[in-house]
Order: sequence, then C-alpha cells, then structure tokens
Amino acid sequence: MEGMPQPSAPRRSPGRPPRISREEVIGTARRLVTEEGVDRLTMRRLAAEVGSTPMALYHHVRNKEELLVLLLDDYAARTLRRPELPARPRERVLAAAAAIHEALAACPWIVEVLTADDLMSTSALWFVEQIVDGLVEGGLSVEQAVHGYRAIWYYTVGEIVVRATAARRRADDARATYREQVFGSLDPGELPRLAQVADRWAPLTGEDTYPDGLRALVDGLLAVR
Amino acid sequence: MEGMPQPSAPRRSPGRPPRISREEVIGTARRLVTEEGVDRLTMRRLAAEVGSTPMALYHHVRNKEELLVLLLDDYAARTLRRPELPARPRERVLAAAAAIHEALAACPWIVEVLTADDLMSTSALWFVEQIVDGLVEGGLSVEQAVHGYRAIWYYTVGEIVVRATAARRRADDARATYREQVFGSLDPGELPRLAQVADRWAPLTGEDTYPDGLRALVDGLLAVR
DNA sequence: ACCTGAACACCGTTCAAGT
DNA sequence: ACCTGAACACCGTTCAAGT
Repeated sequence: MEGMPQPSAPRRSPGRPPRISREEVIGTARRLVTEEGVDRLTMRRLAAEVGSTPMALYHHVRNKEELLVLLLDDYAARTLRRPELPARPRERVLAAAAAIHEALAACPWIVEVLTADDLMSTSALWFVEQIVDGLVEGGLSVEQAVHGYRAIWYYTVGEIVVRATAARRRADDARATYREQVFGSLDPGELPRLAQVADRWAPLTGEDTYPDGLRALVDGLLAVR
Repeated sequence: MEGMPQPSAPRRSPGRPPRISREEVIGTARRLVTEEGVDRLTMRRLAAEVGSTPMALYHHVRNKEELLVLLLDDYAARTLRRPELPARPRERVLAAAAAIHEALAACPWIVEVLTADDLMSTSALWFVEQIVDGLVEGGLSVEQAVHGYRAIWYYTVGEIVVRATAARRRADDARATYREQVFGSLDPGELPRLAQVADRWAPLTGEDTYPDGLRALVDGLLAVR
C-alpha cells in the first residue's frame, strides 16, 4: 500500500462521502485469496463480498492487475520483517535471498502476481540492498552486483513458479501417469543417464533443493573470473 | 504431439467420418498463437478458425490445458535440433542449457505453458540428458546432477518469465514511472547501493545477462564442496 | 464416432445516469 | 466524488440431440 500512488488525491470532501475504502477493498481481497485461492478473486465476487457493485471497485483501484500488485505490496509490507543478517558477505547474500524466497513460498497465490514486477515492493528493497551490497563486498563491481542480484531473482522466481505449478498438477494425475509412461519407456542406449534415474525422478525433483542451488549460484557469482 | 496419448484410440471406422483432425486443430492453434498472441487463442475462436464449433474441439483434445501442452510439444519437436555439443563437460552443460533457453526465448507465448510441466516435452529430453551427463562427468553424483539440472531449469524458467512480463509491461508506462518514482526517491542513507545505481537500474536490468548467470551457476555446481 | 445447438455459469470493463 | 444498473463483448465446458 505505502508507496503506491492513490488514483484520486484525497482532497477535502466536495461530493458524496465514500462507502468503501481502498484499504477495505484490499483487505477483503486478501481474505478472499487466502481463504479460497487466487482464481476465486474476481472483481464481481470481490464486489459482492465488500457489499457493493463491481463498478464501485474501479473507483479505488485502476483495474484488476493493479489490485493484484497492491495485494503483493500489502503482503510484503505485512510479512517481511528485517532479520539480523550475518556479517560475512556470502552468508548475508544467502540469508537475504532465502528470506525473500521463504516469504514467496509461503503464499502460493503470489505466482500470478510475481511475474508482474521485478522489484516486488518497496518493503522488499531492503533485501535487494543487502544482496547487492553483499556481492559488492564480496568483490564485484556495482554493475556486476546488480546483474548478480538479477540472476538470484531469476532463480528464485523460477523455483517458485515451477513449484507452484507442480503443486497444482499433483491433484491431476493424468500428467503424472504420462510422466511415468515417458520415463518408464526411455531408451537406455540413447538417454542413459535419464534411464538410470527414471524411477527416482519424481522423488529427486520433489526435494527442496532451493538452498543448494542458491549456494552454487552465489559461489559462482563470487568466484570473480 | 508424439508421445501424447490420443484420447480416443484410432480404431477402424464404425461411425461418422471425422471432419477435422487433432493435427489440424494443433496446426491452426499454432498459427493463431504466432499471428495474434496466446491470449487470442480461445476454444471458440479456434473453432471458428478451423471452421467448426467449440464442442467439436473437445473430441480431439481433452481441454484447453491439454491443447497448450500439445502446442509446446509440437513447438519443441519442430524447432529443437540437436547441435554439435562441446566435448568438455562444463561447456557441454552451458551449450545445452543455452539451446533450451534460446528456443524458449524465441517464442514469447510459451510462458503460460512453461509453468505447466517440468520436462517440457520428449524432444527436450535429449538436452536434459546432456546436462545431467555433463554434470556427472564434471564430478557430481547422479543425484547431485539431477538437482543441478533442476537449478538450471529454475534459473532458465525464471529468466524467461521475468523477461516476458517485462516486455508485456513495456507498453504500459504506468509501472515504469512508478519504478522511476521509487528509485528516484531512495534514501541514500538507508539503501546506499540502490541509490547509487538508481538511474542505471533500468538499462542494467534490461541487459541480457542470461549467459553470465548461467556460467556462475554451472561453475558453482561443478565446484564440488 | 463425430459433430451441432443451446445453455450454464461465469468473466473484466465501459457507459450513462443517479445522489 | 462516489456509486448503481444495464449492457458489451466475451470466456470454458456440459448436456442432449442429431447423423
């Protein structure tokens, strides 16, 4: 919420007094999304929930996309607490990235919005600062550090997106059996490694390996070439 | 297409002869998506384009989601050519990942489907094999290699997703000016690094740094701890 | 077996009018 | 300034019937 410009300046009241507020709209949207999932959040449903009409909402948010971004901002402001970070640059970068990842992983509806922006929200900028600064202290130039942060961001977004989709698919077993079928009939002559791990593929890719990959990435970034 | 089970077995013809085929449906969907974008691909529009009714399509694909996955499979089978890869493991992994990334980056509509599955399609498995094998030859265990491949996959998906969204946003300048506003009013006392790069943030994050991040990640993965 | 027509249960958003 | 009602231009999918 903070940092996001109001669509209409809150000038003193010539005209009709507001029945609903932007805060109420966002608060209700948050409840709807956490209780019923992001695809149940429609402008019509939200209007009903807030006791108003669909078009009243458009007086408080520009459109549905802005509503979703506001929701992410609200979530970040509400849950991101600044932790005590390690002093050593490598560990600081790892901890800051892990904190962002943890916050994102905790709310699965975020994926739809996640792809919406690169800086998440003003509340997340402090973590970005820690990562960029840690990389600079680790020996990178500022430019390299920004690029390094981006690489970490790509990796983090990708993990969240793939994980969220996998969770969605888990209900639908048609894909799972298709995967089994493909992996069960691999030609060990052509694809020996995949054939070798075929029956362990599901559990292996199901493990949470975000920290491992992150460590590898950060170590690779800090190994100045 | 290949590898995907037909919903109805092609038994010999008791009944009405088919007017449209699954291939025709997918081919028309491919044209629609490349000519007008993925959000113009609707079952109704596709039916009209194919000269039939919406419900006729459901006789050839299970639903819209299956259609999209079939489309990705079709694209992969049609564009992924197996290149001559370097012999050295590190370079082989880099080249195989870059080839996948290049194919994905070339078709922006892929993002919606990308999140749908982890193995892309049978045509992509050869590239996965090269990556896993390269990592094993580089000194990892098979399990570590699969996890390493996943890290590369996360990084690649993330880059594509973020890039695609940035491109979509570029038209809408409201977000851009919001970003400028946030970065223009950074407190150098609190966020010194970000304040330092504030005016270079857009060009810096606009650069294509996929290969750099990939190199860092792969080097980190191969530096056995 | 394959296709059609009509219907169900929805969407986001614009426009014109009301208070 | 804020809200309402009606309408526009769509969706994906189910169901019952036709050939």
